Amino acid sequence: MRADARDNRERVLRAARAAFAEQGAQASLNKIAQSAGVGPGTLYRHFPTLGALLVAIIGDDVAALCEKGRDLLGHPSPAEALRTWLRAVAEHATAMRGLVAARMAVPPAPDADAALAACHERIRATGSALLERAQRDGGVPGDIEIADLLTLVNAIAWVSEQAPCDEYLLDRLLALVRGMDRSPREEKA
Amino acid sequence: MRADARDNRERVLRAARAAFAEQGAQASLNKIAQSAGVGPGTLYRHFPTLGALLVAIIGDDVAALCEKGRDLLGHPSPAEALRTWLRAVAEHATAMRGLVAARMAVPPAPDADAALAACHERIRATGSALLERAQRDGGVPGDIEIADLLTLVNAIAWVSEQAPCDEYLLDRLLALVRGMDRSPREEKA
DNA sequence: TGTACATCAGTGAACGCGCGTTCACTGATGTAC
DNA sequence: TGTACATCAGTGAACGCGCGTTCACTGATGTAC
Repeated sequence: MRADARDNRERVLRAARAAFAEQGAQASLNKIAQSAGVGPGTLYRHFPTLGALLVAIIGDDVAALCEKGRDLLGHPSPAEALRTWLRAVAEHATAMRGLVAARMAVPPAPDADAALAACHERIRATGSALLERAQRDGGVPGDIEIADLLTLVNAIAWVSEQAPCDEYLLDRLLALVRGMDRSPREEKA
Repeated sequence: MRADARDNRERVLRAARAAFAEQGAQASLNKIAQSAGVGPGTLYRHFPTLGALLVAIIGDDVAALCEKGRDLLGHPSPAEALRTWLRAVAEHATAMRGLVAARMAVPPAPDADAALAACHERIRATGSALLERAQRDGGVPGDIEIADLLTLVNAIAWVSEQAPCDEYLLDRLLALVRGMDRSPREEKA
């Protein structure tokens, strides 16, 4: 890829991040291009659809979350590790006015963007490892499935964005999830 | 109100219900007016804003939910009564592509529509009675607050709409909420 | 009951707006010699 | 190293679209006598 092309691509991504963070799905592609200092045609050359732009943004965050998840597999308390990681997932999902949560909440349709599906699968695999470890340890109920748990965490992230002035809402709602509160076993300890 | 005016108002409401059910927030007011068989001006005369239209639609459902809640106060199992009512709330909130969930999920801002705030308060009061009864009975943990519980139920309703093909998702997610699963006390019984 | 009239709801063409998207043209880049 | 040139990225005015909204006019309704 030509050097100026890569430059422009990255300036578009930065501008898009800022625009989505501020306005969510209402952000206009023309304005993103303008604030990146490129013409709309340039934006389209790099990202033919809104989805492609979003997935490019999400991709980096997903990599970071997966790395964090791998690190947490070494945490002494498996249940605590799972909680910490899911909270990080939730925080990431609130980053863009619920836009990320909406894309990542449920498994993508079969005809959806392959890159989005890959993001989803990487998160699922990381979460699965953390959940199974916590379940083997007994700190989290065994009937919980990772896909549902992630969907619920994204739902909570989305709704937290609806009331941005209540900064503790996210944590209070996470604590309402089975296995995410301090479990009985730990309370006794 | 003039007879023809009331007629038109109700036809607009019916058309809006159908349009929101099908397309959610993307529904166009012009098209709603058209499918109701009135001019756009007529729609605006009755409902100056999209919010006014939505609240008029929601209002009837809220009344029905509150009545159902009152009935459930006589249910022999307080915890079961709460679960049943919250499921009804969730089902109502999924009715219009997450549009209702988005409006009802969090307490309205102080400067919001008074009618919307009234809907919110009526739901909160009904839920509060059911929750407190279940907590006194011991079937539901005492640290749960009705506002958070309703917010969470709306979040779950919203996310269920994102995957309309998974018809059991709503129930699986509700079962992940503390106090919404069959509680330990009941399992022993 | 019949009629005249004031009131107010309904009409719908038209407006301005901002959006996503295109495409003929320009110009920068990197390569081959 | 220097230069000529093919490639391909960038430009941005312009397009069509559908939206929310308005408003001068029409006409139905219900009332007062």
